[in-house]
Amino acid sequence: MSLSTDVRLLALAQSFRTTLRHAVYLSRSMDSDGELTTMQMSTLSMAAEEPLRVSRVAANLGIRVPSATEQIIKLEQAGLVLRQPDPTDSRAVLVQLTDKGRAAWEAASRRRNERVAALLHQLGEDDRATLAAALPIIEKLNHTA
Amino acid sequence: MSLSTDVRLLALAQSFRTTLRHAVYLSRSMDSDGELTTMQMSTLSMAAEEPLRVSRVAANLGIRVPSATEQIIKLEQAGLVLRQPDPTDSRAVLVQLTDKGRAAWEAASRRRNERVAALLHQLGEDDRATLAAALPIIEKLNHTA
DNA sequence: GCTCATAGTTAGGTAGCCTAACATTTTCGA
DNA sequence: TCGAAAATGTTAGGCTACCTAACTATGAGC
Repeated sequence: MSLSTDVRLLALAQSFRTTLRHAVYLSRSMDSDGELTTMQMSTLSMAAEEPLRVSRVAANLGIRVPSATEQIIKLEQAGLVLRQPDPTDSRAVLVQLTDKGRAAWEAASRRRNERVAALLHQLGEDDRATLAAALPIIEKLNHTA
Repeated sequence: MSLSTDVRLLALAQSFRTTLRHAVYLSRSMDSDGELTTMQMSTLSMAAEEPLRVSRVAANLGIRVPSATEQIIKLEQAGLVLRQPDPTDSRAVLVQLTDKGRAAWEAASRRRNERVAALLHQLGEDDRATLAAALPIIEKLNHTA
């Protein structure tokens, strides 16, 4: 990596980190009204796709398995998920959405999407196109990490 | 807002929220090695620009004033910031960086920038340009919220 | 079959956040 | 100008989410 490239990459990295931080504050302000926390939303999002193990929930949330167990038990007590033994491996536990959980997730997700959409509405069409193009690139970053 | 526009905006909003969530996990994995937490980094970043009040730290971090006081006192005990009365308003307290605090912030910031830069290095030039163009747009979102 | 690795839970402790109550200073209207 | 209300922080007490360590139970391999 040449020196001039390095400087440009570092500058972009810094901007990226700063913007990400600001976006997190924005995101947090949208979460702060509701019943479901960001972590709960994430957990339900994963389970909405397909039942998954406790260890995968922990890995995806970036927390340890005991912490994930704790949170999942709370979701279970709230009637939003079920914990059932994995038929293919009796050690494992599969977390899956209940109907109530799916409804709660969809409602919460819709509310948040509507708020973000209201912000996006204030952008120009060009800006939205640029933003849309950037999202898969950010996902790529995540994937190569 | 027309219905078709609404659907497109909602779809973009959902992608945006998902990508943001993933980016947060990425960011968190980079923070998890060091001595300074994300919140501490943010606080030092603000104070690095200019001394600021406890209430502004709280507002920028999205936490309450007592919580900010708590964190700032810890930073003070670590010798990274000073708390001094605002000369223009005796109720207020100005948080400012010590030399040690500035050095710690710069070092931590550099480490994180280098890691992100290494990821950016793996992107193509076009992707980097798109990403760079999107950052100010995301900031705009934040500003209009 | 014995050993070791894997999946989760339980137990106990820490840190960060909250609200409520308080002290101090500033602002502003009667 | 003086007293009430607002603004700025701090203190006190409690809650929640996270952690590590220790444990149970199941699967995998020599």
